[in-house]
Amino acid sequence: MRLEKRRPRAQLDRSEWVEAAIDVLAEQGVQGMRVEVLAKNFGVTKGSFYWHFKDRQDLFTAVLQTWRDGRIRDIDKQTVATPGSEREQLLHLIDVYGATRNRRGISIELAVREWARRDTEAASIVEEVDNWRLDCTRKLFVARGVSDDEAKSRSLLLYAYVFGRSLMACKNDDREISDGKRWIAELIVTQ
Amino acid sequence: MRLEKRRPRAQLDRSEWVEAAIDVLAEQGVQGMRVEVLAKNFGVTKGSFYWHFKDRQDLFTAVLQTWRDGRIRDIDKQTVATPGSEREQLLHLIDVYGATRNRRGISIELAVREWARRDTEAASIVEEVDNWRLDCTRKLFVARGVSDDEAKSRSLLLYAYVFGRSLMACKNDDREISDGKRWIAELIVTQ
DNA sequence: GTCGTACCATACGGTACCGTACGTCATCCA
DNA sequence: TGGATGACGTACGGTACCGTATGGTACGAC
Repeated sequence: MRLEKRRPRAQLDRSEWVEAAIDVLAEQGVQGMRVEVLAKNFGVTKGSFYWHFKDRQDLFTAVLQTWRDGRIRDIDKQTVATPGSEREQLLHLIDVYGATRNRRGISIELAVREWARRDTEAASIVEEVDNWRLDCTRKLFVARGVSDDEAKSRSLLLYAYVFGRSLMACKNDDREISDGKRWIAELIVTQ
Repeated sequence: MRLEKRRPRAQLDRSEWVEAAIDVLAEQGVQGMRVEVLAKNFGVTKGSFYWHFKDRQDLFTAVLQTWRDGRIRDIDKQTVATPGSEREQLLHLIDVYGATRNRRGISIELAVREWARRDTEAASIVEEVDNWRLDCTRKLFVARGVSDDEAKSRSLLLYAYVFGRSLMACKNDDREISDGKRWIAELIVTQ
C-alpha cells in the first residue's frame, strides 16, 4: 500500500501552475496571470486549469502563499546570526536585494506590492513578509550593539532604500553610481 | 476678433480627459485607463474620446507629459534655494513625499513607475523626472557644504527611501514609527 | 478486462474592451 | 439662411478574457 512513489509525471499539478503564474507575474504583473494564457504556455487548455483550481482567485491565493513562504525561508537563511559578521551580513543583504542579477526577484517583489495596493489579501501577505524581514534585520543590528529603536529605524531605512532603488531606473553599471551605492550601504549599516 | 473668451464650456477638451485619466491612473493603474470607462464617467460615449484623441496611446502620451511637467514644476518650487534653510527644505521634502496626506501623488508616482517597467516611453519620462529631482536635491546638499559625490549619494538615498517607504504598508500613525521616521530623515540629511 | 478517477479537450455563453464608419445636431460665420 | 465645422451618439466587427458543462482518455486497482 502507499505505492504512490512520486515518479516523474507528464501531467501537471498545482505547483507547476503556480510556478508558471509567478513567472508571468514577474514579467507582466497581476493582470498578466490569465487562465487561458497560462494554459496555452503549457500547451494545454483551460480545462486543465479548472481541474486544479476552483477559479482564478484560487490561483492568486496559492501564488501569494507560495511567495510568502519562499520569502520567509529566504530571509531566515540570509540573516542567520554568525556572531561578529553581522555587518557583512547586512551589507550583503543590501547587495542581494538591490542587485542587478536578482532582477526576477525584484520584479516579483514589485508586482506583488503593486498587487497589494488594490487587494487586501495581497496586502496582508506583504505585511507579513515585511514584518518578518524587519524583525530579522533588527536582530542583526541589535547583535551589533545598536539600540532597539535605532535598529528598527535602520531596518526600515534599509528595506525602503533597496525597494525604492528598484523603482528608480538609473544606470546601474556606472562606476560612480556603484561607489555611491557602497557609500549609502555603509551609511545605513554603520553607526 | 478673438472673441473666444474662455467662457465656461459644457463640452470637454483634451485636458479634462487627461485629468480624469490621471485620477483613474492613481486608483487603478495604467490598465484602468479605459476609453469606454472614462467616457462613461463623463457621461458621454467614446465617440467624444476619439474626437479628441487619435487612439488610447495618444491619451497615454498626454498623461505622461502632463505628469512630467507637473513634477518638474513641483520640485523646482520645493527646492528654491533659500540660503541657510537647506536643511529644513530637505527635511520638508522627505516629509512631503512620504506623507500620508499626499496619498494621491504617491499613488500616481507608483502607478507611473509600474507603467515604466513595461513601456519605454513611460520609462524615459520617469528617468527625466528622476534626474531632474536628483539634481535639484543635489544642489541643496551642495549648498550645505556637502561634497558633490556625497550630495549625489544622499539625494539618491533620499528618493529611494521615500519611494520605498510608499511600497511598504506599515502603520503610519504609530508614534514609535513616527519618531523613527524623523530619526531616519535626520540621518539622510545630516552629515 | 472493466471500472473509477485524474487529467484534459471542446464548446458554449457572457462580458468588457478597442477602434471605425457614419449619423446627428448645435453653433458660427458669411 | 445655409453650409462648414466641432462635438458627440450609434452601431458594428473584432478580440481577449472568465467560467461552466460535458465529453473523452489513459492508467492503475481489483
